[in-house]
Amino acid sequence: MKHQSVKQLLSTSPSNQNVCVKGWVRTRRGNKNVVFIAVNDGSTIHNIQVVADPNAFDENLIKRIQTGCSVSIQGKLVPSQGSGQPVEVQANEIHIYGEADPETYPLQKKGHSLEFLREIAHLRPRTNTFGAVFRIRHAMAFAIHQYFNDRGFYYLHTPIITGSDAEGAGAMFRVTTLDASAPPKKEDGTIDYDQDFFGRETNLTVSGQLEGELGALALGLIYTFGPTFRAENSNTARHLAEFWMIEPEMAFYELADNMDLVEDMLKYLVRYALDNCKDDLEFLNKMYDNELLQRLQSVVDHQFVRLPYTEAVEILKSSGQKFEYKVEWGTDLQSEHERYLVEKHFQKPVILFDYPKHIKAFYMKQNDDGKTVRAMDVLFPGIGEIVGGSQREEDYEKLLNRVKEMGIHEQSLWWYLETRKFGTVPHAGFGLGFERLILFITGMANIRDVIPFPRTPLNAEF
RNA sequence: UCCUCAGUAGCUCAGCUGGUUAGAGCACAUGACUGUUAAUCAUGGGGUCCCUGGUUCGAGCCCAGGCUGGGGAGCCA
Repeated sequence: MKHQSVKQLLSTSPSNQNVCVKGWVRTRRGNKNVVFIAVNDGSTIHNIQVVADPNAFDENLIKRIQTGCSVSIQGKLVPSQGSGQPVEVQANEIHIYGEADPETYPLQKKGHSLEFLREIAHLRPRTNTFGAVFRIRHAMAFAIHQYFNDRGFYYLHTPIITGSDAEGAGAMFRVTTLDASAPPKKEDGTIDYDQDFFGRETNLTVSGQLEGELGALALGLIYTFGPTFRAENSNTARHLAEFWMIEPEMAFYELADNMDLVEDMLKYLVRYALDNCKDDLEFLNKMYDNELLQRLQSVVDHQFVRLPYTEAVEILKSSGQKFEYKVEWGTDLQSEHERYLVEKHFQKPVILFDYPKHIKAFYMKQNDDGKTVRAMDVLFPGIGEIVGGSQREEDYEKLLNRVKEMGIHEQSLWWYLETRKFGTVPHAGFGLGFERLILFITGMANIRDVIPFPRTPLNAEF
């Protein structure tokens, strides 16, 4: 008999029809006359309740049905006599695929700390919390593609392995097939990458942006959505060595268009979660963060603040707030400053723009004041920077000067620079950290709890 | 990488001023219970007190070094 998902069964009207459910047992309880088995298959946060008459089954079989074991159960779908669920399955046949010895199975029917669950990343998807988070993660990935597709953007696959070391977005992981213990050397003693797989030094990408720009300058509107790697020794609840990033890039967009797009997109995604992930969000709201739903709704309901960096500095200086780090025009804002603006002063998302040029990347469009560039960062409550973006410098001479000023090897960027030589146009784009988005949507506090298998310094076990 | 806190039963934690045989709740096992909702009640088993070294008559507790984890900071998305 073909089985149905728990999600399907829970929304089916019961009429004693025969059904089959397959999944993992969450709890078993009962007495001599009746046994209740809560089964979950990951299709929804809710379990389906299976009711069995212990006298109709082998006593040993009932005993073996324990938390974590996998089962296939056939029975009748009936209205539930209890109050906790609309329907239940009256079991006729119970088959156990695999037992889970309660003495050694780490997930028991009790609360476990998120720290403990990180140590058993192979099993934590079976918990309510991680089931909810990963279902939401899926929904957000899907919604991102939907959002862009509906608006005429093309999904561009930019390379994971890159030969460009000039992106300036952080330390990189080397990709090589050379023998690490005895690499070939040149006469001067340095490693001879001519003999490596690509005949040059290569790394895992820290951003698809530069290639994304090449796509936008042909297809008009593109986005990337792929893995990104940073070899920084970052040990925080907001950083991963391997994470996923969404990077739209738009020809003929200026900074204001960029800000319009990012605000519209983030609101679309939050609304999508509220509309499509209700059960999972309600669970997270109840168990982890009582203000989650309210905070999500508030992002949808309010306009983001748009504030030039220079005005932000003035607000911070005249705030009367004591900061550990002094606020000074020309320095990058510290976490405490960003948090003050977002969580205290405005109490809603803030887009900061027009940053001092010397604290930003070489490719950002220079303003006429000679001091600032058309950069923007989107700051979210509790997360900090969730998006970083800018209008790009489309003037060949200005871009080249900036490359030289910042000591970047211009030869390795010849292809990027050529786009400004041939048919250059104003364009803009941004990078959205996917896991930071999921942090915000789920209310989770640690980025390691919103990606199935987190990669952080000293952690690549699973 | 820096600052800071922590590491005791499968999990979450308590353990007083350094003193005999290290405790609790949950989980687990056994039993009871006619419909439960992380069922309830009773009974029971369960310990490399993170590791190494030191101080002391005596260390879970004090000291040094290390390992691991949390929180904060930096780098950023």
